[in-house]
Amino acid sequence: MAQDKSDLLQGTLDLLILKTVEAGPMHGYAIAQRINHVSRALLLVPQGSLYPALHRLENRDLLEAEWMATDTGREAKVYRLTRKGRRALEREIADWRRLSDGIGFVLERP
Amino acid sequence: MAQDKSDLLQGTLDLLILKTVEAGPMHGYAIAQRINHVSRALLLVPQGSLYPALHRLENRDLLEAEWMATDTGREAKVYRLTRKGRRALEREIADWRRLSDGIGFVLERP
DNA sequence: GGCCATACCTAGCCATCCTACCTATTGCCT
DNA sequence: AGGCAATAGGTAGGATGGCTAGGTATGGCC
Repeated sequence: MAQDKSDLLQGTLDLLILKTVEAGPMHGYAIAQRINHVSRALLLVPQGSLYPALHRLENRDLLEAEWMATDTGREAKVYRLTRKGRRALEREIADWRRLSDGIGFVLERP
Repeated sequence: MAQDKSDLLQGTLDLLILKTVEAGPMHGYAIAQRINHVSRALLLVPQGSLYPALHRLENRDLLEAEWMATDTGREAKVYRLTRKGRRALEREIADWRRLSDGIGFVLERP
């Protein structure tokens, strides 16, 4: 069945996460909330996409994680960008611009 | 292995094809060429992505195909948008704008 | 003849995403 | 005290979709 697609993001999740973590170390749940908020609710990251993506990024050494106590007194896994992650973010941004511009040109056509 | 990603597009192929065929009935090979050209070579559609995508769109009744002789005297399978396809195109465009705007907001953040 | 561009196709791999679950804690409301 | 929502983390399994790499065939040009 063709699925809803009303929510989501395809292939751009890494970009969104890396860009969001760039703003400062943050735990997973907060990353998803921030993406939703900053995108003015246009983007919604389901948890079933979020956590696997974080693990992938960590495995690729683009993020590193540390368990920390948040200000609410709770434990959370806080992610921060590695140097490699920062480079990857730049690449992802460039790729996105290229894709986005390319599609823009196609859609501009009357 | 993390793959190259330098070429391509994800989930947006249907949109690109539908939009391109909207300009007028066209055969598969020409669709790929036109996408490449109109996008100013930012986008490249490999044949191994193109033809399966066309078949999917045809199966979903978003495109209909007919074998025809081209001006070069060769047989080619010419695709045209169905009414359903036109509606799907509008939806895809709206989805793209939403995604694109959402990511735009995230990337704007300093 | 040989080669390139055109034109179509498929198998099989791989990555990613999502739905649907599960666990646990904190704080609020009744 | 009980219940519930929000917070915070996670996994399994299926589905989709793109790509590489292969294949077929024709027309035009050198």
